[in-house]
Amino acid sequence: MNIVKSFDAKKLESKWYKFWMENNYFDSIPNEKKPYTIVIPPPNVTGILHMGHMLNNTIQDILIRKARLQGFNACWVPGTDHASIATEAKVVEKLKNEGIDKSELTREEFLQHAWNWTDKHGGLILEQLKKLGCSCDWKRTKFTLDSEMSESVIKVFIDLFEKKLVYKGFRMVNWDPQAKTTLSNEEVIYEEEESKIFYIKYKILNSSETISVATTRPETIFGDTAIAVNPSDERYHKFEGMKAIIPILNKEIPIIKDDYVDSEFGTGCLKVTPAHSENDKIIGDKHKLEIVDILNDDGTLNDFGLHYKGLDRFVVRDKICDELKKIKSLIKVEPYLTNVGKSERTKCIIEPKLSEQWFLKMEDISKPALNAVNRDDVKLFPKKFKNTYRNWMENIRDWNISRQLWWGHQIPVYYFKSNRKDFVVAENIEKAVEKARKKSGNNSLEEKDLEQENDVLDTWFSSWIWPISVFDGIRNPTNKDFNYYYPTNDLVTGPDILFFWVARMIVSGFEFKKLKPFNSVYFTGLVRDKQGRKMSKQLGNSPDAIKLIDDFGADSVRVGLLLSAPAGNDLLFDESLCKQGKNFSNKIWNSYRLIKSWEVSSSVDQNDYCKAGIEWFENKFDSKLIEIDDHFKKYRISDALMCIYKLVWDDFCSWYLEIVKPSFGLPIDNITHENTLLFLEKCLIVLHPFMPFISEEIWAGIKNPDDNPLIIKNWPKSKKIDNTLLKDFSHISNLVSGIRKYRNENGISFKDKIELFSLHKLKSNNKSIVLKLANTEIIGDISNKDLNADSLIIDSNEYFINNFSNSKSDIKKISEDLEYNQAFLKSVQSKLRNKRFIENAPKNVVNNEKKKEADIKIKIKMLELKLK
RNA sequence: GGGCGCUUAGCUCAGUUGGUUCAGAGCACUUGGUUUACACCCAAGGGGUCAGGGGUUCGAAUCCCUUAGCGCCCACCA
Repeated sequence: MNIVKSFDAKKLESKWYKFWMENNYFDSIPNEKKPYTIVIPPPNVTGILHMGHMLNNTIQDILIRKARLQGFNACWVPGTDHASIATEAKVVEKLKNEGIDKSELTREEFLQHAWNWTDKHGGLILEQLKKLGCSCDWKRTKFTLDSEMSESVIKVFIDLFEKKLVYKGFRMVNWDPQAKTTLSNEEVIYEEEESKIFYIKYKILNSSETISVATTRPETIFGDTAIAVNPSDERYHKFEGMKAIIPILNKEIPIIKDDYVDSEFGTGCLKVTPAHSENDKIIGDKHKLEIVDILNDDGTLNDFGLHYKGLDRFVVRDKICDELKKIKSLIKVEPYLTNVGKSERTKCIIEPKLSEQWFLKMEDISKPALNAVNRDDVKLFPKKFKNTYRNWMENIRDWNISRQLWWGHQIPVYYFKSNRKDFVVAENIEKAVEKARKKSGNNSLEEKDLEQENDVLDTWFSSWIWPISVFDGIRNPTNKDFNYYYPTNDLVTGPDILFFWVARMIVSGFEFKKLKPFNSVYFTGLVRDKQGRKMSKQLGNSPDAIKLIDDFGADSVRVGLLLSAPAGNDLLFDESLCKQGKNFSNKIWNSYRLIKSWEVSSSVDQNDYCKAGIEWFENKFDSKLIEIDDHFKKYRISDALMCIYKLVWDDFCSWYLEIVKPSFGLPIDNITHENTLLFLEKCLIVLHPFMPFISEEIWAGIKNPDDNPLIIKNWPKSKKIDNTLLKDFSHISNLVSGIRKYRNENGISFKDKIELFSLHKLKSNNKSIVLKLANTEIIGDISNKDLNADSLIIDSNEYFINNFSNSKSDIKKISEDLEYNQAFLKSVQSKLRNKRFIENAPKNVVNNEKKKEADIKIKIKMLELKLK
């Protein structure tokens, strides 16, 4: 044999990837064909490939490769995201390790460092996707900070500003003291934590009495501007109009009444700190309380913190506790379970903080997007996310789009230096000057008189227009690419960014293009480890994606990931799944080796069993193809793979090839050989989206060099299926299995030929299959059977085998069988005697029941005869 | 606190409008196998009161109610 014993993934995968690239098979330009488009969820530019990416991108590649085989103009646009907070955090840390503090740098200097970092690490992840086999149109690769992409973002901001949808607001926002930026609600994760609740005593002015409050944050007493009680709480009526004195600070604050306060909670008294709690802010506004912000941007206390100035909020919490104890203001400390909000990126505990931010009004512009999903114009898979989506969209809040970072799209707002309250919004400084001159009527204004807003836009503010901007649909709305590819077909992403990204893309699609950005969204699950834990760096339970590919081969990893990943379900990943994928590759490879090893002869006649096998597999393949197409239609990619897996392994290898395979050393006839190659080809085509490398390699081994490569072949079409033929074969295969079992149980070697007697008529072609696979001759004349012959019941048909065993031992089994069938008959008959069943059930169901009755009766008769 | 979903074999999951012998698949497991493509394999087999309870129906894994357990999203009380 001239074919190597196993598929050399390492060597052949890079060979074929190079081949596809060199021949531009991934490229797409608009033509007369129908487009099929996917835009990649852009990974962080400096990120590295992890299991989630692998799953996600494998699915996209499967969809895009299948579309390509189906004759669509398939276009998969790759790219990366600048990921402002994540990337900036990495750069800041890197600089810190080099002894450089961000605050020592100018914006320009910092950005230079960030770009250097991006140039050095950026795009690695795209190279890793190539190893996985992703067939992206690399010539279209985009980066959210590319100049054209940035222009689109700015244009969109200006457009929204002019529509009066963007506004500046002084609001309570989530502050990340580590990254020193605000976060959107979506970027804050709440975690339950063991914490403490402190009971603190406040003196009452001009009284010997005291009032106490319960708080989890004693360090914020410096920001207290009132103590509130519930108006109906009689315990505190006596303090009406009085003032309390903040311990340590000795500042007088009013005691006020507000319905918000829960008398049952703590002491029933609430310290009001408007600068550091959303609800306290609301109370503060209502009662026109003073706002005292005691924190610096980095989470340390400012001047209001007195001798704690400059210390971190958590350090102060401990220290102030001691001091309060000393001055006898601390009553008690109790353990307390509380939800702590943390930054998704930096894991730092977030701080509610009042600050000036840019917001986007969401209510009106999100309506078309809500409707689109409601009426299934945009379909979500699995369906359950429709509810989640609706829930969020119906309660949508304004989107805080500004971030106090440098890495990103600087907000195109230009303030007048003379009066910072006034500003213009423009695409660049030149246009800003123009606008500023017009606005102020002062024609001598120059660039130096303006100052651009420091903040950048939220990362998602650039990716929410991704499906439009990658085709340049913002800057050039009439361009050919945009009109051809948009709306895109499918989006494949994780449910964790349903709100961050998916929902907002749908909003932007309708807002800017009056068109949805995609037809369907496929949500993958989270990749977890075998114990169901999330994969994380800390746990170290995440396998190295690239190492997996090196160890098992990309095809095997792809199959391993997909084997158990129905849409929306978390995937419990284990390396053994890749092993299963590898075993499958090996199986396919060996079927190829077998077929290639055959000696073909034109002088050999085609055997009956070959004819029968070919006829059967033709039909079998087509029936499976219908199933596969159906699974794809429903985005049941794992089911489609499993269907192909069984088609190749069971139907093609275990049945078909075993039927047609010539005995050792004998040649195979021409017709059978040709048909077998044809079947292998068809299998390779349906395999290709899942296992592109091995399928292409085998394809090359069985086709002429001038044939087209597999990647651009045509997906097969199913013909009309002969169901009777399939049913007959299913009987034959059950018979073969039955005989094998009989051999097993009775210790009869395959070499000993069995004679089977039956009145049931089988086609001679099918008989020849039984002879080949079970070394069993079927004789249609029951008169030759022994009196003691064993019986084999297959699909209600009885077959007899002479003399091979002491059939006495089977009596117990036969009587058990009889009992079972008698009981079964009883239940069927009682159903048929039920008048309401006969009246109400559909005819076919009743008929079926009648047929069952007849079948069982025959069976019982046979069994009874045998017992006599 | 509000909303959504899940519970089927040892594990991971299918099971469409209630009805074809409907209780399935893959993996794992057990037994047998030196049948020259493959031991990364072949063949055969054993596994489930469909979470518990109640109801509707001629008929329920499937529809309704209820109990228990699990998960997710949103909001968040000092």
